[in-house]
Amino acid sequence: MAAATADDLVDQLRSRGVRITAPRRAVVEALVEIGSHVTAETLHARVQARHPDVSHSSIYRTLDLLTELGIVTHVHLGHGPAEFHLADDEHSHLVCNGCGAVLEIDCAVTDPFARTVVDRFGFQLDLRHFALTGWCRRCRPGGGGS
Amino acid sequence: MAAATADDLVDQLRSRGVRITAPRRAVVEALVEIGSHVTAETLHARVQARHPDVSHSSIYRTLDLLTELGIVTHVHLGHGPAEFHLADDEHSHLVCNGCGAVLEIDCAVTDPFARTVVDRFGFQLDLRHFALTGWCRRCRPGGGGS
DNA sequence: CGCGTGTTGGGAACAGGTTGCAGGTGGCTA
DNA sequence: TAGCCACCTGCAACCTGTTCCCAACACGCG
Repeated sequence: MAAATADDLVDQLRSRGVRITAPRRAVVEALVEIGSHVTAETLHARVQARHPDVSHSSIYRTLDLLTELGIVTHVHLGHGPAEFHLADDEHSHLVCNGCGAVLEIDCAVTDPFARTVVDRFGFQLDLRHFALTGWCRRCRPGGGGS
Repeated sequence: MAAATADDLVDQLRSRGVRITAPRRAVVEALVEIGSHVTAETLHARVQARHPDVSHSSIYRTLDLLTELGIVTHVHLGHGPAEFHLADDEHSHLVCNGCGAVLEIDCAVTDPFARTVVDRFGFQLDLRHFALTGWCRRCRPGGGGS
């Protein structure tokens, strides 16, 4: 299946004609190790732990490249920086405005809504790229909070 | 309903103990005139047309104040700057990743989905604060756009 | 009208992200 | 195995959107 190792991904890059460099390999490895969302900054720190010379431009450029190739996507979880992750996992995010908790929800939950929107407005939602914000059980006004 | 005039709003502010200053009045007037979303920058330009001395800090501070008082809200329409508007209008936004078009959709459309989410996850969505992104009829892949 | 406190303008700081450039390097070719 | 060059890199400057700081100002109570 597609839960690729770093080597798999590097091979995939090479076979698509992408030049393999130390920064690129390091970014791919870090993304695979982390396995879920990371901000560019965190990823940078992680990469620098082993490759101190890798600059943040390279992080961004590599993430761009991987995004173009469909290997990586990013999601905006509210007001903070974008979070990047490997593109093999299709879900949306619920982010609590109160405590910042992130819930992942499967597309099965959102599909009927997306279908309604495309039927009524001809608009194809992409609910994976921006999180849906709101209030979790604990932080919800009148939902058990103070 | 509350489609207030600028004077109404200023009175409301005064009665809530808010000091009325030229920048504040100007911001309120501009928001009422514009009547829909504006970015802080556009609002600043609009205000400066009549009050050239109003600084951008005052724009942001006043918007903050009005937000705290529930008179103004802002929405994030994708990657750009936040858009501010008077809080008397409850709808969500669909923003096309392709052409940037903005559709407004009534809460009636999103309510069933919000109900599903709150039932299944205890999470109370606020679909008004972040736009829903995707692809409009024309830009939709395979949707007729060239 | 005088005063005190909240507000202002201006600019600097900040955060996240992008870009230009000069030099370095992967990997094709022989 | 070496040579070459297009592509890639690190660095630093830049950009946008927003917040912060501070001395001077002015709203509005009395």
